[in-house]
Amino acid sequence: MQKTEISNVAFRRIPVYLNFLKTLPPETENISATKIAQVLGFGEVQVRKDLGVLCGGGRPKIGYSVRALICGLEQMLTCDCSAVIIGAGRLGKALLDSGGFSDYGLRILAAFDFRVSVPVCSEQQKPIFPLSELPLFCSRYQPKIGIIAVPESAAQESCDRLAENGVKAIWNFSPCSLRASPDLLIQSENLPLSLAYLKLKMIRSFDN
Amino acid sequence: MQKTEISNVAFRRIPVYLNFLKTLPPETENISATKIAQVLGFGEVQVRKDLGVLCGGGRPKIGYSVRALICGLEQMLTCDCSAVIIGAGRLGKALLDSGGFSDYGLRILAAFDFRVSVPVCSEQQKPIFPLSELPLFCSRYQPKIGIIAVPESAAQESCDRLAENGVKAIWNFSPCSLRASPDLLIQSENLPLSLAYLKLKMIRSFDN
DNA sequence: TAGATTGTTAATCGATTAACAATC
DNA sequence: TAGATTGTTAATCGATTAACAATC
Repeated sequence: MQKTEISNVAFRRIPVYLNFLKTLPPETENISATKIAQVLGFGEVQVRKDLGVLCGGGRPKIGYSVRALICGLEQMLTCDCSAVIIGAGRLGKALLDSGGFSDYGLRILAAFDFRVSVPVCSEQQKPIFPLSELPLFCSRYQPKIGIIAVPESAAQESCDRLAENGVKAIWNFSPCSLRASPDLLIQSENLPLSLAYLKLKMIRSFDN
Repeated sequence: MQKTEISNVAFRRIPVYLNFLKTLPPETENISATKIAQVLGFGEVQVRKDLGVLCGGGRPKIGYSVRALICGLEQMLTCDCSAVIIGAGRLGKALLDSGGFSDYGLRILAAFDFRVSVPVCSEQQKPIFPLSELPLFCSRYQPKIGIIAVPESAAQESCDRLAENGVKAIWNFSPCSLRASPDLLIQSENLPLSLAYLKLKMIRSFDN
């Protein structure tokens, strides 16, 4: 049980483990990696490695404490953090109103859009502000994550604004690379490109 | 120039190359991997490998034909393919009306939703049908890709329906694993989880 | 020929898997 | 003790990088 870094691939297995653990009858105190691997179709050793890194070790002949596993895995996901969105188009609004983020401790506080001149509300009663109110809002609520959901032409400027206002990480839905200081974390989602990759794999599978 | 398989990571570099190539003055006939690597901040050898696999080789002392590169790269992205969406909630509608897919030869034909009882139109005048019309629509238009944008509880059933109606690949936005025949390609996007990973990386970077 | 540029072969690195040793 | 289960060490595999050989 040495490493403390969690890789992206291992991180993405966390919800799968959690899902399964929560289906166990509540009186189940312990569970073996062997069993988990069997049910989820993972390798046994991989499960042990993951669980070791993610929530500490188990005991030979007994297995892992279900309670400790659930607790440890949830801790990786649910620490609290606030975010704001730049761009209240269709995607921006969909993200703003999505219920899916709160499970992971993510609070999306508001969206900002230069086309809005007075504050308005989304369907789920979340605020959408004029872009000009970003500095004041950020100085008050200190969001750490900025989400870019604007057309490509406005992406770089949105990124600069967010960085100026103290955001530490950017989640970018614009299909372009952003230039920024190296201590600003940037993660891009190019959704159309992801679908294009699926299409390519599909076409490949026809050829075989 | 041997391999023909393109990895996911290499595939994601394609738009970056294309973007840069298109900024070149139109009279530029050739460009060296050295130059491309310099501008994009990639490794020189990586650029040569990518370009070799993706669009064929270059000529020593001359470089790669810009025209051939653009042509080859675009071919990887733009072959035509149709898709349908199950679920016309906020995310489903955002995907349906997004202009970003057409660049990659992806036509999203329609969405289907069990809450709709007669066909209606989205903001961008794309059709949204009752779910019951899926079989007829699929037999007529033969979409090859199905996009799942429904709550978790309806995801598995949506997947089954799509498979029954001849879809070959699934793009799943529901945060759950889908069970399906092994020849159905499945690619999942768990957006909240992606944001949670960014949050985790951010917290880690504070600790250092 | 000399030099710019390409492509290949070997080394590295991280994630996964296989074989094994340790523990209760 | 025997056996179930854990954790570790070595092997494999794919992507990237470094060193080098080939070409015009």
